[in-house]
Amino acid sequence: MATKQLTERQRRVYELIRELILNRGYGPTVREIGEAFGIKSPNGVMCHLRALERKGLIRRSPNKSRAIELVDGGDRRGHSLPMAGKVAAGLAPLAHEPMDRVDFSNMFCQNDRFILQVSGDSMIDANIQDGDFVVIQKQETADDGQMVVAELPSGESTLKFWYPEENGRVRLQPANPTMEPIFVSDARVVGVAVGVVRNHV
Amino acid sequence: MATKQLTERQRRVYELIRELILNRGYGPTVREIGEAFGIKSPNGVMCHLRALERKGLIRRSPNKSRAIELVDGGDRRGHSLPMAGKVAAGLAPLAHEPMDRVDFSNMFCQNDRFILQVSGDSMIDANIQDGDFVVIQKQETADDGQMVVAELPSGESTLKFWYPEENGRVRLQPANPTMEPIFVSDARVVGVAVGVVRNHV
DNA sequence: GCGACAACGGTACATTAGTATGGTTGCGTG
DNA sequence: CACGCAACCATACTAATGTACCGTTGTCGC
Repeated sequence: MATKQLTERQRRVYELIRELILNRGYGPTVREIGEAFGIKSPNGVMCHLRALERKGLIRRSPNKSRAIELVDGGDRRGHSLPMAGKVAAGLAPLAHEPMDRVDFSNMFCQNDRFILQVSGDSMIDANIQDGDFVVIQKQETADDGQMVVAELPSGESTLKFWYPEENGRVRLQPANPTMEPIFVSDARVVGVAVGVVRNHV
Repeated sequence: MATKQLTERQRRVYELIRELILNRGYGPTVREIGEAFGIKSPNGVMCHLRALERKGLIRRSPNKSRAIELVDGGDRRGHSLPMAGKVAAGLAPLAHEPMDRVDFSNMFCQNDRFILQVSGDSMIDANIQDGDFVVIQKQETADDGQMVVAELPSGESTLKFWYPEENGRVRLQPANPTMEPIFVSDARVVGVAVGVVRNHV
């Protein structure tokens, strides 16, 4: 949703409402909004709320306090963050004001997915480092070269690239020049890697 | 959290509050709760709310309507994924049944954070590749060696490691052997990188 | 210059809604 | 059996809150 015909002021008001509902758990009152923006008259705020409702961003119930709903459900309630632009290898100016939002809902909101924490550097050349969390989509098959979690006959599992070979065997290829691939004839795909999350600090 | 010492009635009240906050977007009033359970006196509900607050499940602000916060953030569905264990460089058995959950709420649910998409390979040795999303915590200062978004006097911004030097200047160090550090005397820290999200497929 | 509109200030009013006080009932425990 | 406690009713008070009405200012396009 490309934050359409909103004025700058309206956008800021919407952002505040959204932020409070999502992070605090309950929305602001008319006067709270006014305070936040230095608007001294409740009517000044009402004006904005009417605009936001007219433009389809919020929904309200008459005569009920704090009864502001975000029509888009708040972009899946916190699964998104404002996007300030790209940082290039070189240099790029940073967008400060008008922001789209990046939404990771589809990454997390699936019930056939799970997380694996990676230990070790076997996938370092795929830029997956020790401690990273890999999001795995459960599935039985994989395409050539996909990163998969494979289960070996021994019952052990490993995160590797999946390369089926002519002879019916599979090459499980780590992304680390110091490590050798594993060749197995009876490996099972548990799932494929669809995302990586790293969380320092 | 094992829904501890709650009475059946309190549990139901909590469930209602939770459901309304999460699905409707704003919580109930004291009298709304009463209506839902056939409690005709506001005080009957107040009793439950006090109990829930005393037991640490909700938080309230005095004299504010609908000001009920869920202390656990409502266990925001989707912010967590089941954790199946670790995959080692070597091999490790995969946990199939009893799973913890990994929760990324604290990564996303902060209002002073934003996303930058990285283009280029300047931070490739930090295992951040082209297209990755970096979660930035807004702040004005940074410690030695932290990964920061720095703004240069020219107005351009860049993602680099932050190394202040004796002479008052700062070395902005890329994580790529083919690239040279930038030395500036007047760079500003926009924020520090606290997370990375990669989303293929 | 005129009308439309965003974006307010000011004020007033009627609910809405949180809170306090005082009492009742039923259950379980020492 | 007294006591504590959960779970209420009834009522009253007051602050918080949504809303309506009337103006004002500045910008923008025609």
